[in-house]
Amino acid sequence: MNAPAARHFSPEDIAAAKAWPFEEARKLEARLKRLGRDRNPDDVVIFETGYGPSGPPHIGTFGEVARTTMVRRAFELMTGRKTRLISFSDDMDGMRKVPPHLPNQEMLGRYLQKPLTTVPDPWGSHQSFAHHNNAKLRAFLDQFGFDYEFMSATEQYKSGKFDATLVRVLERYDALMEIMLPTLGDERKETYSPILPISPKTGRVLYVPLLERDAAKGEIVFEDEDGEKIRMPVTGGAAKLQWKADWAGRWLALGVDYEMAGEDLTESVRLSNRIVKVLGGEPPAGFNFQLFVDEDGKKISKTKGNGISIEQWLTYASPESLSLFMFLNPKAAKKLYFDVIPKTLDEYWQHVEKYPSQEGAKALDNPAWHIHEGNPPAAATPVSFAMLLTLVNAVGGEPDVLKGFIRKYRPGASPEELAAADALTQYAARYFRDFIEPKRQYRQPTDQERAALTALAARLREIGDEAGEDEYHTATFDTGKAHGYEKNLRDWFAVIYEIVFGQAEGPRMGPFTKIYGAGATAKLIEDALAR
RNA sequence: GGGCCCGUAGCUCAGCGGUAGAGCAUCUGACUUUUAAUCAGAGGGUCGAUGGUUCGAUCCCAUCCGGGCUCACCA
Repeated sequence: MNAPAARHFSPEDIAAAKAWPFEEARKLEARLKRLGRDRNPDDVVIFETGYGPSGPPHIGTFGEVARTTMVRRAFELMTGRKTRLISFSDDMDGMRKVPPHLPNQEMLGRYLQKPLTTVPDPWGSHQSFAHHNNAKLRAFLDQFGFDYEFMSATEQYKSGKFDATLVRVLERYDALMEIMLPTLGDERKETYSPILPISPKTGRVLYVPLLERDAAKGEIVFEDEDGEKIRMPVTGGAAKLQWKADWAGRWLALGVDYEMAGEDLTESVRLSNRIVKVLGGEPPAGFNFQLFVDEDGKKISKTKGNGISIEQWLTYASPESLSLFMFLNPKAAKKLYFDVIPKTLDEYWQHVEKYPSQEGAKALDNPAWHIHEGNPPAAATPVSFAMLLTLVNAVGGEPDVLKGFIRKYRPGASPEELAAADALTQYAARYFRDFIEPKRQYRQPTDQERAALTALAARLREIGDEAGEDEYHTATFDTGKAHGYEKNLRDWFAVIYEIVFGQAEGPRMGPFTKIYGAGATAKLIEDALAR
């Protein structure tokens, strides 16, 4: 990534920037001002994203971190303040059910309701199931170069970081229950507690009512699974907060200033906002982004397997293109299906290409600025992915052949541009392998066609590999003319494409032969005739 | 049904009070040794609908229509 030095922007430029990360940054700035935090500019501003370690990181995880980072960088540019991004793993949550498709199902079944950090790793490579997934999360985020600090709920609870907040919840118990109870079903109303003790006997996270509370001592009394009444402190990891209260408590304990969440959590955010106020804190700034939907506008669900996965996206396009997808209108439900990938990839490069010619707020509104955290690359690809797909359609997915074409068509391209284009060839090659090759249909030649193609192959061999592309092209035409196509050369080419390439259309034969090699092209033809 | 969000050219989106924009796609022309590419140009929108505020609304307000999420438990 030979990105140029970050460009300088004036306060006027920044004030005029309208891209949504700047709007969000302004909301955050207003929040800090409201709290008087603008008077302590050395105060570090905290951004947070959440992660549930009962499963691997996925495209939503990427989206949340990518988008939060976009707001973070916009905020830094706007205020010059220091920031941190915490990636918080809810690894103390009880395992509600055994995730399907995992090894050691029976073993996992014995650990239901226990904190994920105490469930053994079903793959046996890490300290616990949660540790395994936490490691996956970190590798996942590192792979994209995100700047973040990983934080484990278990470690935080055990370290005492949440102690004051837990005690605070006991102190404000009634006010908190007043918020929560109306939102609960009748059955849950009876047993609800914002604090979940962890059974000292079984290690399970208990969803039981609190029989007694002593805020002064920081203690609670509850009934353990065997019916015994237990009195114990809430601090030091002996208990944890339940969802919503947990979120609110975390904001308070960690001083979170900004966190976004999916639209499905709109109500949870509202409630958690009320709770954090009751606890004496202030809700973070943020907004609810829309979920992704599939081609038919249906919600993407992992079990249904509709939509596409992050692995699929990265098979056919770059991480930067996925970032662009995340940048685009996060408040509208985005259709996430295969067809958007090539298009998004090309749009990404168009934005990169445009960036150097843009100034001030225009540049700040360019998605490339946000995708690259203020430092878009200087060089863009000189050939579009769409064009490469066309080429791949014609000449197959050989990266070296594709690279040859790129150099042929863009003789003036700089090394940086060529590098950008070359990176696209691997995606094009996979696209070819998965979507084009399986659909190829090679037509059988007629006797006349066979004679013409045989003659063409012989002629190409005769010319050899050292001739110019014009000579190959002329030879192709001459052969066609000599075999009855002088009046309709278009048909001659159709013959070549349908029989040799298995496609209705194909490459310009002269340049193709030059790049692919006359002998190799001849062999291609002969192989087709032998099919 | 209540709440929240979205609805601007075929597609993806920008514009957010002053007689509609971009990219891609489409079409036309140039080149013609096909296709692609390249260059030049064009078409395409009653800005979801209807009312209201305003000298003036895509932009503000109301209602409606369409789509998404959410309203037992869990996170």
